[in-house]
Parts: sequence; C-alpha cells; structure tokens
Amino acid sequence: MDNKQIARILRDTARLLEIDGAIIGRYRSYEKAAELIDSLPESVEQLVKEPEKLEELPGIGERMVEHLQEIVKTGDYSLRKKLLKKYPVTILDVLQLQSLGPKKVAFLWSNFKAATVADVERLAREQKLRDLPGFGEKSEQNILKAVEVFKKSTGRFLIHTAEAAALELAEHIKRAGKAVDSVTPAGSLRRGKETVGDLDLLVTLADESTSQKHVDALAEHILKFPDIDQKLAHGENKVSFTLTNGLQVDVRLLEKENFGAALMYFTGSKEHNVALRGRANDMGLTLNEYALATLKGEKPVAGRTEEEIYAKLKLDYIPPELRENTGEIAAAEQHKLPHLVTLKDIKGDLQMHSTASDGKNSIEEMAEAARKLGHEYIAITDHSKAVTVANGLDEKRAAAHIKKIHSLSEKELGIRVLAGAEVDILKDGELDYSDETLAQLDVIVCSVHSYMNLDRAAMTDRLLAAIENPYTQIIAHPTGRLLLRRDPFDYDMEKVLDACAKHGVAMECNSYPDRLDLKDVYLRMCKERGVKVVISTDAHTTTNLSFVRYGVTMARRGWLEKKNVINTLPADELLAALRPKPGAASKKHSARANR
DNA sequence: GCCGTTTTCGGCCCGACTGTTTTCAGTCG
Repeated sequence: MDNKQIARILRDTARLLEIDGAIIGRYRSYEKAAELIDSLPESVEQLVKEPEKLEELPGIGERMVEHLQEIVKTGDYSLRKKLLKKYPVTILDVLQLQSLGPKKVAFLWSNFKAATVADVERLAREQKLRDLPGFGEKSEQNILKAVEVFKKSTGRFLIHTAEAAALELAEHIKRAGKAVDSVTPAGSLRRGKETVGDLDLLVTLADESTSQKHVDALAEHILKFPDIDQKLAHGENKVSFTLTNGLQVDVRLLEKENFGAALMYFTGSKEHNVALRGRANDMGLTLNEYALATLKGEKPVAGRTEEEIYAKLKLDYIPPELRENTGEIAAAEQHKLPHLVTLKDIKGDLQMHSTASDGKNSIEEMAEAARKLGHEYIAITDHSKAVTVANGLDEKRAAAHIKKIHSLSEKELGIRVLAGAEVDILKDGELDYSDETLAQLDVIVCSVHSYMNLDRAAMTDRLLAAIENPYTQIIAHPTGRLLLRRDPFDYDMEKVLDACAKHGVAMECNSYPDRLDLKDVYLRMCKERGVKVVISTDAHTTTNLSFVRYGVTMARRGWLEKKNVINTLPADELLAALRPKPGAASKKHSARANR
C-alpha cells in the first residue's frame, strides 16, 4: 500500500467527518496527515514499523500512528468504514461540486437522502432547492453549472495519475519473468495529453513465449495486479480492467514484429491514424494495427518499428506529442517538423514557493533539490500579500526575503538563486506590490488568484493592464484552469498574446499536473506570435520540481523548440531575455550613448 | 486528533466573497 492510497483513506475520512459535523480541528488533523503523507518521500508502510520516527512528523501524534498502523495492516480504516455505513460513498462526489460544502451536502442528505450528483441534479432541475434555508434560485443555477463541470470531468484522469499507474503496472507485468520482452504505454498518455481517459499498455512477448499457453499464463499474472477493481474483458491477446481509482486499463499482448504498427495504432490520435491510413491507401498500401502492407496480397512492408513505417510512408518520424492531425503530416512530408524542446534543454525553474509563503521547503532545500535535478538557476517566487490564505508576503517581509535570497552564495549552493515573487494581478489589473518592491526583484511573475469569474471584457482588460505595467515580466498559469475541476478564465487570448509580444512579456507554461497552463494550442499561438515561453513548475515542495517534465511535454505538444523557451538559456542570457525593468533599459541606452 | 502550553484544555488559517439574508452562514482558496 503506497502513500497515495493511505493519504486517500485519510482524506476520505476527513471529508466524511466534515459532513458528519465533526469539530473543525478533528477533520483538519486527518486532512493535515493526508497532506503530509502525500508529499512524504519515505514510505509509510515502512515507517509504521518505527512508530517513534513517525510520531516525530509534524501533525502526526500517538493516535494517528495507531490509525496508520491499522491502515497499513488491514488496507482500510475502521472510522472510515463506520462513517460509510452512515453515508454512501458517492456523497464524496456531491461534496466535490462547486458551491456545495459539507453543511449543504449534509442538509441535502438528511432531508432528501440525496447522495449522488444525479440526485442533486434532479432536485435542482425540479426547483426543489430554491426554497430551502440557505439556498435560492441563484444557488440552484450554480449547482446545475457545477454538475455540468463534474460530468465533463468524470472518467478522465490527470496525466500524473495515469503515468503513476502505468509505471506500477509495467513493473508488475515485468515481474512475470522472461515471457515479457517490453512494456510500453501508448494512447493519450504517450501523446502527453493533460488528461487521460484510459490507459493503453502494449506488452511484447519474448520470441520463445508466443504460444497461447504462455500468453494465457501472462494474462493470469497481469490480472493479479493488486489495484484491480473489476475485470472487464479477458481475450486471447487483451485484458481489460478498471483500477480502484476508476481508471480503465487495456493491456495488449503482441509479438515483436507487430510492435511498431500496434504502437502507432494505439498511440493515435484517431485523427492522425485516419490521415495516415488515407496516405497509405494513396500509395497502394494498407495500414492497420499489425503492419503496413501492400493492398493486394497484403504483403507486410513494415511493422516492427514506428520509424520504419513512417519512412515507408515517406514521412519524417513524427513525435507522439504532435500526432493530432494539426499539420504534422504535411510538415513531416516537407521535412519541416520542429526540433522539439526536450527536458535536458531546461536550465532553470522560474516559479516555486518556499516556507516564506505556502511552500513546504526552505529556500536552501529547494535550491539543493533543483541543483540535483541539473538546474543551473532557480527563482524563488513566494506569493504577494493579496493571497492571505497562502501566507503571502507584505512589502516589509518581501524586502527581508529578497535580502536573504541575495545573500545566498551561488558557490556554496552550487546553483544560482534569483529573488522573484508571484505577484497578484488585482481586480483592476494593478500589481499587488509597489514599484519600490518590484524594482528589487530579479524575476517578476504575475498571476490572477481572485475575481476569477469576471466577464470576458473585464478579464481581458485586467490582463492587458497587467501586461502594460512595465514591471510585469511573466504571466503565470495564465488561464487559471484546474484540470477536471475549474474552467479557465474567459478572456481574449489573441489580444493578450499580441500585448505580450508587444511588451516583451513571457507566458508561463505551468508544469503542475493539475494546471498544465498554458495549454498546447495557446503555446502554439505564442510561437506563431513570437511570445516567449517559460516552463516552470510552481513547485510547493522539493519533489514537485520534477513536474517540469510535464511542462516540457505540454510545450512539445505546442510545437515549441528550444529557442522558444527562454529558461533553456544560461542565467545571464535568461535575465537579458526577460522584459527589461523600468530604468534598466534607459540606463543601458545612456551607457551606450556615453560610449 | 494534534499541539503547546496557560501542563489539562482551547484553538485549530483566516479573510473575502456569495447569496442568502436583513446581519450572516457557508464556501473557497
């Protein structure tokens, strides 16, 4: 049982307690324990063997240690089970609806026995909510809106979740022994889409293990994966099942000589495949999941690798991230595919938080972890004062913070640490710090955390005002979307990007798996307009720093090359590529004039 | 349920916003 699963049990317990009307501190302690365990590098399964060590962790006391031992031992937790006798587990879905919190959820349950999103939707549609205490016509409409968001999101999973499941499954499958040659994730996970509907895994068989007997034995082994919830299908060369988190998995067992064709077929996208098959037909060939073959006689021409199939189709190899049929086939034909940015091109990270605001690690810890990742520099960008919930820094604290960062020695740390801030863009587009404070910062990252429902015109004006502020250098998580949870802000992206291009403001490609913001389409718009992009993590812990891989994937989906992403530059060149601070440009200018 | 004392129990992040009220409960981040 891994930390994620344990944290989930604790989090469920916390939410159920909240619905049950427990006092604030009790459920908060479960929530805090879940948060801690989520970001804990050590395995709780191991730690429960040394209770003293576990109890040293902040927020874990004597009782919580006992609970954790119970969870590790039994795989479940008695309080959770007890609460689930009182409330159906689906009530946790209802709690996820925006505008419904524990109080209202409990009220709907005790008065209407409403325990599913469908129940709540029906009540709202029948206008049965508007006359209830604390509800009104408006809240009825908000609930219906929230139901729509919920419906859209169910059935999809963050890339982070899918990737973790794929890794665990691959390890499990490889434990079957020498019957397995390779395990490769395909589908939208391989294309790097920000969310994944289901997981496709391709397993190639070792040459001596292709008999049905071997295949059946392997399928049996796969179905012993501990996280399986329901077996859906078990055919000759495919097993399908759902995991306990709801993710559907299709595992395909195939021979090595078909691997390339199968990988191509199951990687998709569907639109890309349709276009490729059309192209094959035009060339007198047919393409399916087994091979590229001649139309007559079906003599295989290629199938073992994707590279040889693309080559036979007279195309350059198309990276999976581009396979969306949005111009990549024409580009491959004309040898005009972009040289996509790669993870190892990234030299630094320009958004992260320390314990000064809402981060979990100190500046030094973040620096050390970033150095280990191979970065040459980072910017510490704690929140500004408007984000009170995240312990944002007022001007006085910010000044001390900047001073502290500037006192750090690059030599000692082995990495350059820049003083930055994630400065709030206020409702009217003003920045949350005075010019005096802004002038002291090396990197100014600006973002919206409030009044997120402004209408299109107001939100566009707000961003344009922020971009026109001479101190704004980077717009962070520009659309504010939270994948599967919150829609992006509504504004005119074209106008905003044009303004960025005009003023030399960079757009962030936020690597946090819940955000991945900007998305691929907008990144491609940045490239076309000459807007610079920064790939940052928005890390709140040292472990979050490795999320940069997701940002790079998103950038690749946006057709970005190394030259489009400014944190592929060494520190000094990066600083020069950022919008010059007021005064700096004129100084430079006058210096040149003086020469 | 945890923590830090005020060492035996009170406070737990807390301020803003929304939609409901007619002074505030519930939600959110």
